[in-house]
Amino acid sequence: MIMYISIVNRVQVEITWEEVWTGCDHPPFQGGPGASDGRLGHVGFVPEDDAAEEMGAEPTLTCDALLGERLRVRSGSVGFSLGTMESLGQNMPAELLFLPPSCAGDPCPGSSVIRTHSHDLASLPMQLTMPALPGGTKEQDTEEPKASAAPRGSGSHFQCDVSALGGRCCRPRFPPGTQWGPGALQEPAQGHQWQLSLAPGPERIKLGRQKRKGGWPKGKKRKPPKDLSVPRAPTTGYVIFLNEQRSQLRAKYPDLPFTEITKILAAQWAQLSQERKQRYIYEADEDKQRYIRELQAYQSSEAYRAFLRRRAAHRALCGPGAPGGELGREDLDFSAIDGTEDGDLHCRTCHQCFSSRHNKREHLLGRQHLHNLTGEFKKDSAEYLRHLEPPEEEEGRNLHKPESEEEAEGPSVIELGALAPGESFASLDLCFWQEFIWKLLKMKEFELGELRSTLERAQVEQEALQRQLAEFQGGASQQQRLEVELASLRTCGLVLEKELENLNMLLLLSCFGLQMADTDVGPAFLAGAHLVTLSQSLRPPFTELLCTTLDTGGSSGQATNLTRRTSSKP
DNA sequence: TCTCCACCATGATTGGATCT
DNA sequence: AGATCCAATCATGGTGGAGA
Repeated sequence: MIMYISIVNRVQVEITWEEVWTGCDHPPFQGGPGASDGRLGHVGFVPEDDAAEEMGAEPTLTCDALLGERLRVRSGSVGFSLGTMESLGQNMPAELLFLPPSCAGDPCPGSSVIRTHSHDLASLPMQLTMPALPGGTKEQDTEEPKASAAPRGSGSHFQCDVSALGGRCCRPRFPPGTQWGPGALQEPAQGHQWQLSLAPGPERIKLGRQKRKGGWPKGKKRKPPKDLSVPRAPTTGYVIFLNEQRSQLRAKYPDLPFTEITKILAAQWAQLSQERKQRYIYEADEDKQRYIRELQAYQSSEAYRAFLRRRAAHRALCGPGAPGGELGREDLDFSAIDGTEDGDLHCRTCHQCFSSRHNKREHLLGRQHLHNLTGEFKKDSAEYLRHLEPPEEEEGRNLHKPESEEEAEGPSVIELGALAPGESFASLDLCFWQEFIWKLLKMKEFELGELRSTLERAQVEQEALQRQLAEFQGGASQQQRLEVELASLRTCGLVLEKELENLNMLLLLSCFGLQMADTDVGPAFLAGAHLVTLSQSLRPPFTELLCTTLDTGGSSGQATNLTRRTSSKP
């Protein structure tokens, strides 16, 4: 088995191990090679550097130099026996496990662990009392042992942390005021492990700051209602690692407090290589993709809209001071008000572009945007008033007399008129904003109604256009036929041109008085034969054109007549 | 107005403590 | 009785202040 000692910080050492203990059937620390009486076996350590090991060099590294490093500990090497301490090197770090007499095998309830660099058993701090640290806030400096390092009673994970390592210094770095009590380590009965007795009851060790009284802090407000259907936020790689390893560690050491397990796993995470971390990071990335998908679906769901309504109601009831009741930046759905979309860095109200979402968000909360927004609001209000006010209405008439329930819920002209804000918004309070947004919503509802009627009109227009399109598509088939015919005519025209060239050539030859030598069949006859063939595939206008061409070209009347006869056939 | 950096909240987990 | 906080840890993303 190879153990590893990890220096977590100046005051904390973790010992982990890999591989199964092959030297004996017992788990680590209970007995190893050289331990015949069941006591702690020989344990020592050498630096990771094999060269140093070969040279038999004693570790002389300082604590600072070892920070973040991992030391390999080999069983059977220079180490110590708990019973004799004879072979213990100077100031060797060690982890001592004390099992109660009834416990055999794995550490069980009642076991205690001392982690120390001290070699002198007599100096082991078995009991310590420490006054509460001033301040009572979260510990900031790892120079001092954390409150969680305090023993927590029987069966707890007792940590005795000493900062020095490597034989240089053995001075414990506990805060001033630390008092060391008498040791409570007792010689075990024959055949049993050493047992550590911790001071019981209220006298027990108090390390670090006073434990805060738990429970509900006075005056703390309840959180706003949460939307249960909201997708679970993505889990980080570290948390995935934590959850996975915690169950294993918990099964192995059921007595270990939750906070201790977390500390150990945090140290392991810090030591984890990038390759091994990659798996968890990949899982976290997948979870993030899942979250994005679910969030998009959620934000377009009715559940989300219902949640927004509930939250708005909660804020209206609790006011701005209530938790979640503040008109927080993150809570403002600017896209709804400003008509913007995610990733859109353009403010449509102010016609301005921004380089980041952050800057845009800041702008949306700024005075200029507010001014422009209210300007638009005034415009909208005026337009809305024009819509509401029938031309025949007399001035001074009660305009907001509701005719229907829906109308009664809508904003009145008087209200809207009074709502038009001044140039300065310094005196605006939340009531104004609530009213403002409510009116805005009402106006948007009105706009929505207008849009619906526009949509209906557009649908009617679309239907008419579709009819026209169908008619046009009917005419298209006729157009196709004509195009085919045109293509065939073009082909014929090309053939005709070719033949015409041939005829011209023949006529040219006849002009020079060339005659066929062995027969009386002359060029005119040959031209006639060509024309017969051609005219059979030509329509009347082209036939006429052909005849005319031949006549003007001085061809014989025989050929012309022949062509005319042929073409006159049905 | 924009960028940079420090700080804070949130997520997961259990069990005890305390408030509502 | 049920709800919530708190302890520990790290990664991540949002927020706020300072300065350019």
